[in-house]
Amino acid sequence: MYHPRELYPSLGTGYRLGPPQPGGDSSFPPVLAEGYRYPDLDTPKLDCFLSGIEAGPRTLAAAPPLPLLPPTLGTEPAPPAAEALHSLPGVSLSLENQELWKEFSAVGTEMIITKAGRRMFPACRVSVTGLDPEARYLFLLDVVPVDGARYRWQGRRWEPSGKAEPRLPDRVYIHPDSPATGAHWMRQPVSFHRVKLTNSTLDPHGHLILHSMHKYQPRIHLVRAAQLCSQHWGGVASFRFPETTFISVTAYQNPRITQLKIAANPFAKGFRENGRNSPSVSPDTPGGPCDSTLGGDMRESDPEQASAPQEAVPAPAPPCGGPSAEAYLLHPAAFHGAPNHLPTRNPTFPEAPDSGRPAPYSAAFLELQPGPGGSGYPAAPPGASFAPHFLQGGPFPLPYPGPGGYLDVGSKPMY
DNA sequence: TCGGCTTACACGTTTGAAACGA
DNA sequence: ATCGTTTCAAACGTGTAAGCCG
Repeated sequence: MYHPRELYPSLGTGYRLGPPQPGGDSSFPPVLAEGYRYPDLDTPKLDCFLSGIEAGPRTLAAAPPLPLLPPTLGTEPAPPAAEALHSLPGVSLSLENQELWKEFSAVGTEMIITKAGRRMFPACRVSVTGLDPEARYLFLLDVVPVDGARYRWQGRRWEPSGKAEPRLPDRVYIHPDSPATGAHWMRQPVSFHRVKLTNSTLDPHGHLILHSMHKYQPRIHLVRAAQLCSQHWGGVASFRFPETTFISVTAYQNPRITQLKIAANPFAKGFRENGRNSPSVSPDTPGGPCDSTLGGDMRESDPEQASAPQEAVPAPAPPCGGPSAEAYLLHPAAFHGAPNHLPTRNPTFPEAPDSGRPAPYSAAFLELQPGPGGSGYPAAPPGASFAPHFLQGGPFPLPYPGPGGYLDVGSKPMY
């Protein structure tokens, strides 16, 4: 395999690896966790990202303003930055196929990663509520390491077997319907079944790059912004669902996972016996949800037409101030920092196992404030000249991927 | 020798264009 | 001429198994 330090020599040894999350995995040995900390990296390396921080909005050609990060990993998160951003109060997300995820999670979810890219199954399919029907939002998905361990299948279960590989450049999958109005996103479930995972660090397609035999956690981000390249936004919210944690593999290790995949994935029907070998598993067919398949790939090359086709008249850009959506697209991790920033359950939605509906998560983990001005920022430039799929991180100005594409958010993870 | 990765393969699903009829 | 339905082939997504590699 390629070694990231050889592929990205400019990074040196500066890959910041996330520490084990408190309570995230009790099987992770504290010894490994301690050894996982880079002595020279006890404080986040922010200079490369935050050198250009300003309170006011910036143009596309300038470094985006970013909020402050927690001072030290593994400690209590810092209170929300005073110069912070909008939040998305009242917005909640629920995992539509939570039962399927739980079936896999109970066994120990594994996701195949290949050089060419492999889809996730189950896919993340969520319902969102609480959005402004008129405002426009971006839906993003990324995958972050859960801990600092490499895992090995020991015949009956997964066990840590050493330190993790250095973390690879973050990439973000942009839902192909982005940007679309709140009404569009709330109309039907939002599916990320087109996300592909790869183990190729030289992947040219922009798929999400993972190490094999590592544990990962998908995250879904909502950004209120009129356009992908909007230089201002109205807030951000991120969500993760514990049951979606998985271990990346190049070949299934646990035969029970193989059985579950075959039983639940329609593409694997050919491996079922008598056409059905596990009726207990609810299929996770991609049809129906709000999804790129509704508009086809043709829209990937034309971001102007990428907005929800159902919207006859695109909603006007909401008046919003503060940091840019662009900044979030570039450095989503920077807006969340430590795992403690991830959402907590909304107390107004107590778990109701008998309801059959997944319990929503609150978006209130980011308590942000409106930026100065609130509106009146210059209109964002037209979203022309989009790269069809992904791009490498680099100095501004940057091209932007089209909807359904991926964004390489830089080579230096924030945590 | 062994664990992990790549590749070719067969099978099924998805997708979109073409054909057809009302 | 338009619209809706059906058909069909190509593209795509699966897991498997064999072989390769370090």
